[in-house]
Formats: sequence, C-alpha cells, structure tokens
Amino acid sequence: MGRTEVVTIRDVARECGYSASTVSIVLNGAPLSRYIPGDTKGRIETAAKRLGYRPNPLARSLRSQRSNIVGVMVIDITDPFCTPILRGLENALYDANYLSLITDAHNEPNRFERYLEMLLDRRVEGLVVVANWLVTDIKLLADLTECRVPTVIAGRSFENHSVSTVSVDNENGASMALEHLYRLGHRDIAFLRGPKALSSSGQRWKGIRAFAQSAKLQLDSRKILELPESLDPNSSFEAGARLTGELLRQEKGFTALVAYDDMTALGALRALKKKGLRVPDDCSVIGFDDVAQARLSVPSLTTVRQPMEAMGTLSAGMVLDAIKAMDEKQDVPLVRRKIPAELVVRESTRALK
Amino acid sequence: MGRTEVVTIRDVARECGYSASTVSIVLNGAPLSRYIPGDTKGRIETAAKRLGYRPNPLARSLRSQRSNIVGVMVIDITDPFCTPILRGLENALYDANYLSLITDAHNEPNRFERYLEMLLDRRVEGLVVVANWLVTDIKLLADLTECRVPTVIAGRSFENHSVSTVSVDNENGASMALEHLYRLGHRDIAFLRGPKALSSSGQRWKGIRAFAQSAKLQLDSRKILELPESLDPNSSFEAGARLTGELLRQEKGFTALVAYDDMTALGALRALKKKGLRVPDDCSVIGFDDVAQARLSVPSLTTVRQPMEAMGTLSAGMVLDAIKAMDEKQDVPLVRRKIPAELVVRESTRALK
DNA sequence: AGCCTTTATAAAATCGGTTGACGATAGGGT
DNA sequence: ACCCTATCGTCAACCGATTTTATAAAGGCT
Repeated sequence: MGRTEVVTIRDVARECGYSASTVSIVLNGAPLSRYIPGDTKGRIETAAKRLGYRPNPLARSLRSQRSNIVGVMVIDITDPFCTPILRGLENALYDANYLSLITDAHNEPNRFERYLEMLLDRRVEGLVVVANWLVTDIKLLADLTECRVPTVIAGRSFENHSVSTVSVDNENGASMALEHLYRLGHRDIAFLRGPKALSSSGQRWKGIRAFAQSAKLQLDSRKILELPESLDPNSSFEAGARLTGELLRQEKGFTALVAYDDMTALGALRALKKKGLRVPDDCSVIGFDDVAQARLSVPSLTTVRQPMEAMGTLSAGMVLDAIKAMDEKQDVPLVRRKIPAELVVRESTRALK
Repeated sequence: MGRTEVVTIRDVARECGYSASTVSIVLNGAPLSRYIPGDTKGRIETAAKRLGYRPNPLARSLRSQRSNIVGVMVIDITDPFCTPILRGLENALYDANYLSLITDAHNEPNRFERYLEMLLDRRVEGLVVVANWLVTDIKLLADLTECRVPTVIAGRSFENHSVSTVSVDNENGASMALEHLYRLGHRDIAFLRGPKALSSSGQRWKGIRAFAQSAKLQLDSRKILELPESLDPNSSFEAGARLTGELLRQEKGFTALVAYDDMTALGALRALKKKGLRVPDDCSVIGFDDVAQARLSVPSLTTVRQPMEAMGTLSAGMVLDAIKAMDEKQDVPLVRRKIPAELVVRESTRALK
C-alpha cells in the first residue's frame, strides 16, 4: 500500500460518508461525540485506520492552540550531569503524550535567548530548563517568568526568584559526605569548595559546617581551597587536579578530601596518583553528583548521588501539573522541590588505619 | 510594552495600512516583493518591529509545507558517544536556520518507531539517526527509506542498505592503534574484540589484521577475546573488566592490550589494577572512540579518536544538501562518508622497556 | 487612441484541522 | 396542537500564515 500521498481528514470523511467535522469529533472523543451512535463511530474509525489517517499536528495545534510540546532548554548537553535528567524528563513527557523539544544553549546566553524565543514561537505549553552550572543571567529568568508558559528549572535552586525549581538537597548531601569520612575515622580533612558564584557551593558548604559543628570537628582553613569560576563543566577536572597539587605541597597532611563535585574529585585522584599517593590507602576522596564516570574510575569514586533521572521525572510532573492548572484557569503555585541526596560508597574511601 | 497578547500578521497590516498579503510578501522577500517600492517596505518593516511581530511557525509551516525542522533520532542519549555528535549536528543545523527536533529512542525499537512516526507527522524535512550501537532493525531502516524525507545515519555504516551514512574509518583507526603499540616495541599483544553483531567490530578487526600482516606480527588467538552482545553501552565496561581478568588468568603474558572501545579499555584498566599490574609500566592499554572519560581516567587513556563533533557537522551538511536537492527536484545521491580517525596518545601506553 | 507591459497592492484560496452555532428528526409532556 | 428536549450531524468560521490570482494605475509603443 502506497504511503506517499498524505491522507487528510477530508479523505477519511469522503471514505466513510460523514463530514470532516464529525470525523474530527469522533476521532478526538470531543464532548459532542456523546450523541454519536456506536456504529457511526465504528465506521469512522475503521475508515481512518484503513486509510492510515494521521492528523497533522501543525494544523491541529494551529486551531486548538495546544502544541502538546514542552520545551526543554539544556544549558550544556555535553555535561554528563544533564543527560540523565534529560532521560527522566523525556520519559515522563513521553508517557504524558507530550513531545519534548530539546534545545542546547551551549552555555551561551545568546543561544539561550534565541532558542527561548524559538520555543515560545512554537507555542510550547511548558518549559523546563536543565541548568546545573551556568550562572544564568537574571534577565533571562525575568524573560521566562514574564512569558505565560509555566516553567521549571531542574538542577539548580534560585532562592530569590519566583521560578519553580527542582534541586537536590545540597546541604544535607554535603553533610552526609563529611559524616561518611568522619565515621571512617578521618579527622584531617581537606576541602575543595565550589566557586562562590554557584548557589550550590554555598549550600554544600553550609552542610559541611553544620556537620563539623555537630561533631565538634575542627576545619583547618589552610586545607580549604576554592575552585575558580568557569563556564566549562569539564574545567573543574583540571582545577581539581591543580588545587589538590597545591594542598599536597603545603606539608599540612590530610587523610581525606571532600571535593565539590565528581569532576573535581577525579582531578584530585589524578593529582594524588601523580604524587605517588594511593587512594584510598593513603587518602580517601569523596565527590558529589555521581556522574557516569564516577563508577568507571580506578578506584571507583565514593560520592553523593544526585538522583538526576528522578529530578527529571519530577520536573516533568511539575510542568505538566502547571499546564493542567493553567488549563483549568487555576493559578499555578510556585514550587521549590528539594530532593534528598544519596551516599554511594565505592572504592575511593576507606577507614583510617 | 506588554508582550502578553500575540501579534499576528493582520495586526501588522492594520498598523501600517497595508494588507496582510503585502506584509507577508515584503517580510519574506517573496518574488513579488520586486515590485514593492522601498519606502513601503520600510514602513512595513518598522511596523513589524514596533509591534514585535513574530510569525507563527505553525501557521507558516502548515501553508508552505516546510517545517524548517530536521528530526534527530538518538538511539541512546546517555551514551557518551552520542552527545558530541549531537553537539556538532545541532550547531550546523542552527547555523542553517533549522531547528533540530531531538528524540531519544532509548535503545527500544518501540520508541524508535513511535518517535519516527511523530517526526514524520511533524513534517520534518530531513532525518539524522545517531546510531553507534544498536543493531538497528532492518525493518526500521526500510521504513526510513520508504518515506520521502532524506535521511543520514551518523556513527555507523550500513554497507548493504541504501542509506547515506557518516562513520569513522574503523579499519584504518584500528590499524593505527596496533601500529602505535608496535612502534613502542610491543609484540605480545592481547585483544578484546567487539561483538560480532556490530559492523564496526569487523571493520576494526580487519584493520588489526591488515597491520599485523604488513608488520609480520603474529596474532596469538589465545589472547583474543570477544565481547558479548549487549544493548547497554555501559555494559562493555564490565565486560572489558571481566575479559581482561580472564586474559590475566591464563598465564600467557602480554605487554599491551587493544580494546574494542574506550569503555572496554576502562574496564581493562580496572582489572589490571586489581591484579596489581601498573598501566602503562606493566601493560599498555589503548581504546577507541575518545569519549569524554578517556581524558579523565588515571592513567588517562591513549585511544583512537572518532571526531564525533565533525561527524555531526558533516551529517547535518549532508542532510541539508539532500533537502536542497529535493527542493530543486534533483535526485538525492546516496553518500557514504568515512572520516579518518586520529590517534590520541596519552598516559596508558608506553614503550616497552 | 488603443493596447501591452510594468508596477503596486489587495482579495481570495489554501494548508488541515477544530469548534460553536445551527438544522432536522423523533419522542415526550401538557 | 404546541413546545421542549434529546439525538445525530453538518455548515461555516477560524487558527495565522503563504501564495495565486485579480485589479488598477501608470508608462511605453505603434
């Protein structure tokens, strides 16, 4: 059977002898279809099936003002942190019969803006921004909230903006990391803090301090270094290696190291190895995120896991809820969801001998 | 200035006192605009700008039968091999003013099929399939070629199907890998071949044999193991570790190991470390692909690089060319592009002492 | 003067659906 | 006999553009 010529609703109407309106009403189960007898419905449906009718989504969206599309803006798709979120997101949207229109801002505000406009042009019904890293421009966020589509930001929290967010509980997660080392007997612990510009850095550090205080653990400020700001998510690997080198040079010993994130931790592993130190025998290392490579390194990395796929799923749910609420003209609540981190113990940490 | 109410072409027409047709003709530089004097054009353009007019792509596509969208089907977006291709792809399409509609088949033929239909429904003008791994169903490929949109497969070659493809020169790449080890003085070399079902396995092995023959190097079949088939791209890590363990148990020594791909090689690193062997001091390891984590491992991995971003760019170019050709009713040539691999020497290989 | 071409713009058809208003018939109630 | 309502559909408008065709005036040519 040829598939070259496109079948329209009028073809179906002609085939079964009803009008296009009736076909539309039946095929969509519109309210009016209540009055249409079953055998009519049957005839229409079989005709549609026989012809292989597939409604043109463009025409449909144009008329009904519903695109069945959720826009997804990824700040940087090559960031290993993003893809699992994307996976969860796409999964949930797919199940809800929404198509996700994925755009990659490439870490560039220009692209972000241009894609944002494209998405709005295409009448996306909702928007999810997958942002781990980029210190997103305030102006862009304003753009977001100004426009009428419900928006969720996945992967970061923005305390002082009125945007719904889904993020991990950084504070508690970092606290867990330190607690893990503490319980293993470590007392001389070095830290590689995240760049100040990232809100997660502050949150994680707060968790560190909270645990230290509760355990009466002294933090030695000479063993605390801070990563420089950067847009490139991979740069923290180099920075982690470099700063770990610095820590090692300054004679103040430490038996464990808490890294801001996994990339930093992997950098640390490299620097330690270079100095001839064995992990975890001579020094334990813990990361944060649980990106894919954490499992693969030698030694595999103990880390605090962000349940990224779940965050994606959750974000999708929130945006879908908001869409539904808008539909029913209820007002859309602002939601800030923090989801718990999980400690994943692997090979890079060990009890102090 | 409010942005809430949507500006249509009729609003612009009203604003500047011309008809919607004229506005459309001018704004698109349609052939008829030849006859429209400059000041009229100016008035129309300023009116459009003043109102912030943005044409509705849905309406436009519906009428003009051009979506300005290229569908991108990723077999598995969590595969680190895919994202760089995606990056190149999206970049090139963006520059050509095409939007890429990215779908993730999740390694599931069902999804593949459903998304494929969605893409065709949405009237994508072209299609790029990013397939590294999945032994794509012949039937699906048939679906592709049957439909009228030009298609390019990026990342794999299909010798005996009439689909355009972009893939790396596996044969030469594998040959380079072996040559590298040979030049470093290695003669006792173990191999972890890829699963037979993947065409790239055969190609790479052909390259291995070709170099071995030209260098009069004997391949010891007891040191050649083959990865099992699997859909999960991460599984080759575990398999690599396991098979390396097997190699090590069988007393036949080797000073270097050629892995099918980077994941396998990373698995090998782990197994070697576990046996107390140092890389590269006791054994050199080389991978294939140059995924992101290759740079990050300790030791960093020497590998044969697939220029993935370039492959993406190239695929985009090919699909755009095909679209243009179709436009002009020329027939679309079938293109199979093989692009050269590059040896990337890092820490995991070293000259035999 | 009559006709053709070029110039400048508008009206109308079209893309492929959805949707609100309306028509026609039949049965029920008063 | 008259109105009302439930049932089963259709008509025509509409979504917001693009594109084809039409119109009208001006200029050029014989």
